[in-house]
Amino acid sequence: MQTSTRDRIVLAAARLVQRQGYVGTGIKQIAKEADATLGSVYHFFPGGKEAVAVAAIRHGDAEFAAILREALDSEEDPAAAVDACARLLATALKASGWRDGCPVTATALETLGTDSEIQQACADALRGWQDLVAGRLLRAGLSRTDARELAGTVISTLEGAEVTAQVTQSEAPLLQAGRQLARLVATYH
Amino acid sequence: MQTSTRDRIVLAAARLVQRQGYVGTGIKQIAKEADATLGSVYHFFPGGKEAVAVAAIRHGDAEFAAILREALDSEEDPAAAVDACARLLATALKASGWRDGCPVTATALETLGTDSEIQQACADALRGWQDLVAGRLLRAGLSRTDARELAGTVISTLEGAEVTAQVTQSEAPLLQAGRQLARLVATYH
DNA sequence: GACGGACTAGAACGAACGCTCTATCCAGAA
DNA sequence: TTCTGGATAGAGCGTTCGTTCTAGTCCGTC
Repeated sequence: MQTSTRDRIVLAAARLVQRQGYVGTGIKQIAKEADATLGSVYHFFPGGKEAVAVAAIRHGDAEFAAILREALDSEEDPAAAVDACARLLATALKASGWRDGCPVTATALETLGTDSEIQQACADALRGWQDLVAGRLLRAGLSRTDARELAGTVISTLEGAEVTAQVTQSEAPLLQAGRQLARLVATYH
Repeated sequence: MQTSTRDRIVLAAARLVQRQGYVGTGIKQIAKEADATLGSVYHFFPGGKEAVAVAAIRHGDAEFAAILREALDSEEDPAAAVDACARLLATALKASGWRDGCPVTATALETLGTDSEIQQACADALRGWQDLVAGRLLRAGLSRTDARELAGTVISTLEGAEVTAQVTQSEAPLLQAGRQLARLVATYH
């Protein structure tokens, strides 16, 4: 067995939660998808479903951050870099059959009123991604305030465009958003 | 009884689905919240939960469209108008205790793979809102292609910023997005 | 070879799910 | 008054939910 049972559970949970949300994903379904048993799930995650979800969100967070980092560093110009993010998301989303969107949005919305640890994990993810973009803009010469404000909008826009792309089953929203964000970033030079 | 039972069901369903998503909201909870009984719900909506959700989404769609229209017409300058939308959403969201976000996002994400009528209703809503913004930009003198492309990004950005605002429990993401969108719109003059 | 802890396995529980069903109510037509 | 059909009412169906629990397997250590 190459991957540990725990890892397989987290991986399966991350994928399922990303596609179906937190409420729509059952513990038993996670166990089945991970080729594990219910006993194993509760052995590794005594906190139950919520603990599994937190681990899944954290995994999705890290995975998405890596993608974002790579795209941001793929271009010299910061505007082109932001556009590259959007294009990368578009191709990845299309390749997954419009299924694998943002790994936290659905879960974040479903658990809004609960002030559970899941909420915190989602907020941490968003914050982390914003910091990545802000850092990239800072390196490009923007002021600290400009970088922070712009980075927040970049992440929000990508987030929203991804949802729109999934619902309409088209990469156009993401590609549009990329172009417009590039145009916006260019105004700060 | 001032409002009909059917209307109360749709209203309650819209509010609950907006806050908890489709999967997270039960038929019995809708009936209870609407001061109706299970029998009444199935009497007015023989299609069951899905039919109720479609009506709820359509209601939320119309409601949000009215708000959007009002905000778009509140300012002379198109950039200021877009910013007004963001500010209006921010105050409304804060007033609801960060609960009442976009009425379709959560449900749209949860029902992604199902190609049900719900999906269609969500797609229709997004499309309609984009058309509203595009129409406003057209009236401001933008070209048809510019208006359409920009409108898509405006809706996506507002969508994403609303989610971010809910998760972080802060109006900052929406206010930031409003400012940046206004800046972007201004580049088209 | 015996022991012990990490891990696997799945039956079983109470609660909640969407939905079906029968029974009842009541305003207006006959 | 009697009849009729839309509307109301909720018990109960089968299923699935998250969780708990007991039993069993595996394997390094003494």
